[in-house]
Amino acid sequence: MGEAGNQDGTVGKALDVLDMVAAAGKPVRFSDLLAHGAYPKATLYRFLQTLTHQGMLTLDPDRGTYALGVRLVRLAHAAWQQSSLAPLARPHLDTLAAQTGETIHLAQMDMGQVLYVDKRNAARPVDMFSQAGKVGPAYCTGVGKAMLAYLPADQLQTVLSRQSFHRFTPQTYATPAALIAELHAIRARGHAFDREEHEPGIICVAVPILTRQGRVMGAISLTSTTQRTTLAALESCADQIKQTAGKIAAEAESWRFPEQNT
Amino acid sequence: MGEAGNQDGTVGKALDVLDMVAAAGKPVRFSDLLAHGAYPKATLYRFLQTLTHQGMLTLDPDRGTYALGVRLVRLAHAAWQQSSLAPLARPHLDTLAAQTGETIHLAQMDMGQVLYVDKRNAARPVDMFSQAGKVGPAYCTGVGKAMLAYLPADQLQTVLSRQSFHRFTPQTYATPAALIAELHAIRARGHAFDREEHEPGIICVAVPILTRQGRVMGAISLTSTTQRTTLAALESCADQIKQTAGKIAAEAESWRFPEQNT
DNA sequence: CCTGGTGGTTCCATTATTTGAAACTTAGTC
DNA sequence: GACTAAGTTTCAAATAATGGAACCACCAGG
Repeated sequence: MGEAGNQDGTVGKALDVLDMVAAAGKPVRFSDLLAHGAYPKATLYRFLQTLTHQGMLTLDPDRGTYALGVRLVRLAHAAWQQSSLAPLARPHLDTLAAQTGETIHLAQMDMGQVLYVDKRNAARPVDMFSQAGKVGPAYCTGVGKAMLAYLPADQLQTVLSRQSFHRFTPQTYATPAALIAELHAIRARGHAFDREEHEPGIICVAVPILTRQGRVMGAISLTSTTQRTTLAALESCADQIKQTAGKIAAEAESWRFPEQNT
Repeated sequence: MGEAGNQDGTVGKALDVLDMVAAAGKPVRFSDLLAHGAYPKATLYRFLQTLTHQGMLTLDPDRGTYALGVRLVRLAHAAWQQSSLAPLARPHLDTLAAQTGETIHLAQMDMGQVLYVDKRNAARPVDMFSQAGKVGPAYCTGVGKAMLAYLPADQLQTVLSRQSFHRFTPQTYATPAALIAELHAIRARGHAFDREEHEPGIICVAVPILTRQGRVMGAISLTSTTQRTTLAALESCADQIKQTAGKIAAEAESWRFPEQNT
């Protein structure tokens, strides 16, 4: 969650301001940001000036409000293309979606959270930008747990220590201890479940995407509802998903892929 | 002059590095960036460290290459939602696409360039992320000229001065003078054409999206090919597009107003 | 017309940060 | 083992960030 813990230099602070604007979710006034108490008036003001001048923010002159700038969209396009698994995985996900008829998620890890970088809805093809880019908790989603299970111990530690646990549903693993036990089970099994741990009625099977050295690159999940199907039925697709994950990993490896930071 | 040339403070330089990585289009080594000659070794090194630590870049430890980080995707999602017209315009574009059966582009201005924030292809639905976020030249696209035509004189001046003109096709307006004449015509007419100025065989009609005060927010275009239709036929849709643009503008305006809550 | 208040902008001496040449450390190569 | 390229660290000097305070513009009441 939102605790400021980061600080490297001026750049870090500026990016912090960006996050503040992003977190607001709507255009914000200067004074709104000032109220956060993160930075003194003049300092914040200069950051906003700079960021606006750089196109990372846009200032609505009529209202005097700041919003995230379009330059970010441009950068994101490049980011999505070059540093996410999505473009590579796309055809494989299409196949998987066609075979199973269920919703597919492709996720990666970002600062200990799950970041969805692609989504395929077998029923109706879906708006990308409105879905990709979403973040969610790691400890109570299929993809999140699948990735956590294969994280090196030290990284897992830091991620968990920064995580605050919230019991979304009765099934949520709401303590580190319970979660760690579950992670062992996942590792043994090779795939993770979401047993309505995040949203009632929503279940999924998830599989990590790993490099040959065992580094976590991302995860795929097959999601459905308790009304449509059961966990057991979903699990029957597990091997299929694993195969897909394997193909993606192999392809990524041959094109050589970047590490992600926790 | 012709080069990038902007610089405000440390933050600006850091963002510059981001752009360098983005421009490369693929993971780059330290030395590749160093070769750009933009910054001395140690300085560049520190920037990369900071940006990586911030999650704006990711470092592939095996290869030693940097790529844009997933944090950008997350920020962009927010940017797209709160500062682009796309989410708002979406239903209107759908309607327009259904009515006309042609490809629709929604674009905004970014640093003097056209940035496509949404695209609707009536024929075959298209992957968003792979399209949205793309940039193109302003002076030889329908949306670009539609926006330029309604820009205040001083802004137009700076945009044009930073622009280097390239004659993509025989129809391209390749000098500021010729372009400015065209812009007057567009203003008089209320809509812009693309007469195969960017790509042979591609034509379009474009309309700006303006606030009530006449500020440019973006533009919509209806695109087709010379094989499928003619400019005259496309122009017959101009009023329809203008109506759509009007609706979007009105909605954007009222959406920005709800600010009564504390 | 004045007065108090709010929201935003600018100044400027102080201070901390950035800077970058050069030295250093690996990791290859011949 | 000497030579080179690529990446990392150091450190004094230069520069840019900082933030308290003053300032401006606008508005609402008195």
